[in-house]
Order: sequence, then structure tokens, then C-alpha cells
Amino acid sequence: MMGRQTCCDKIGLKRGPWTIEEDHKLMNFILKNGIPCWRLVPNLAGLLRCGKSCRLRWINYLRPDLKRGALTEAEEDMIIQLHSRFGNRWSKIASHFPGRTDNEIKNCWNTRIKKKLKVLGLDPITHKPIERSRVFSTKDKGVFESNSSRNQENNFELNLHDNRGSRDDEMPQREGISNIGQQFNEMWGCLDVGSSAIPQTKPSNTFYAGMSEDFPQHWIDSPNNLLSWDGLNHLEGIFLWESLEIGVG
DNA sequence: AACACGGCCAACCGCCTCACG
DNA sequence: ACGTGAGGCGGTTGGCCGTGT
Repeated sequence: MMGRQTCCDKIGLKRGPWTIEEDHKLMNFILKNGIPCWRLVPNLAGLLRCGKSCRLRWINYLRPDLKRGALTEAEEDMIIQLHSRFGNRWSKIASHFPGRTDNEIKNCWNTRIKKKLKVLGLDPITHKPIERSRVFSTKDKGVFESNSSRNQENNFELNLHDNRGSRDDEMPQREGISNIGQQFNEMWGCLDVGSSAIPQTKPSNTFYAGMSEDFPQHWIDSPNNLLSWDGLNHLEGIFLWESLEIGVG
């Protein structure tokens, strides 16, 4: 209150895909300083982005504890189970998958799992068998979400004894995670990064293009030699954000 | 080779809740 | 008790890319 600036003052702010330089700046800043307040991050990190955009980029893409690669069959099955329980509460579902983001799970649901369920003759909303009249034609699938299924969705919401907005997570993300800041520091060795050249296997639309001079040349020269993000997977479940703030600041 | 189409996913939008003064 | 901003969340969009014609 009292004249606080809004986070998303859009004047002069950049939008759209992040560049490698921006990623680099954000990564460097957060690894060195933590997150004092997202609103302040863009200015302090030298980015022409709003705080929200920075937060999203960090959470969905730059976070070192992210698990890379496609969701496995087993994970998809578990998503289906959790969805039947929680509905479209993606963050809650994501909390059961360390290293996965709600956005990732949501995308997976919308692009793959929904289809999978429909092929199996199950309603993606109610998880119950679709009435025969609605299963048969692919043309019909196009309008699948209309009318009756929407009503079903409404019923589902009612049945959910609406948890929306409640913070009573049964299994909070990173709960019980031990502090491994030291391990992390050793692993990256490079937290004073020029190095924040965090390697990854997934060829981001921006990551390889326009590598800054801070990126080790061999990563540029030989993408096949890149250390995979998956190399971090053994840290899954034990990476605690707060740990970054220790020994890095 | 050129174009159309559909799938995928990163990023944005707008709303909601919570914390704080 | 109330107003406000920050952060969190889910829905949606737009652009890229692969595939088919």
C-alpha cells in the first residue's frame, strides 16, 4: 500500500520469448542474491521485464531443480489419478511431482492426456466412461467440451468440496526437503557464474542462439557434450530454494 | 517446393488470496 | 476492519515446428 509500484507496469517493458542474455541475467542475479521481491528483480538484474514475467521464467524454465524431458507414462498415469481427485488444480497436482511445473503438467494434460482418455472412452473431466452417443465420431470430438460435458464439469466442481484457494496442501512442494546448498554449490562450482550457462538438453528456442561470451566455448562448439539437466535429477526432491541463499549471497 | 494444418508449449492475462500497513 | 500490492494460480493464446498434401 501507500504508493507501492505495481509489478506489471507495462510501459517500456519487453514481452515475448526470453533471450539467452535475459536468461543469463536472471539466472545470475537469482543465484547470487536470491529473490528479495519479484517486483525488484527486473531492475536489480537489469531486465526490461515485469516481475511476474521473471518469476514465471524462473519457475517454469530456469530453476535448477527442474526435471527436464517429457513426462513418462507412469507420470501421466499418476496425473490422471490426481486429476480425478483434485480436478484442474494444477499446482496441487504438480506438488506431487518434484521438478515438474504446473504449467508443464497442464500442457501435458491439455495436449496428450485428454486425448488418451478420450481414446480410452473416458471423460477427461469426470474420468467416467463417456456415454456412447458422445464417443463415436472424431468430428464429434471437436465439440466434445460443449454442453453435456460442461454440465458434468459443473457437477464435478460441486463434488469437489471446493478446495480452491485453500492452502491446506496435503503434500506441500519440497516439504521435508533437506538443505543441500553446499552440494548445489559444489555441483555448479560456478555460482559466480559467468558460468550460469546452465546446460540443458532441451534445445530451447533461445538457449543456443546468441550465446554470450560467458558461455564456455565447448558448450557452444559441441552441443552433444552438454551436461544434461537430467544430470541434476539426482538432486530431485532435495533441492531447496532457500539453500541457494546460503553461501551464495 | 510450397502451402496448409495440427500439435506442442512458452508466455501472457486476469482473477484470487494472503500479508501487510 | 479495510485497502492495497505481491505472489500464486488456472485459462488462454500465439508462434514455432513437424507432417501431410
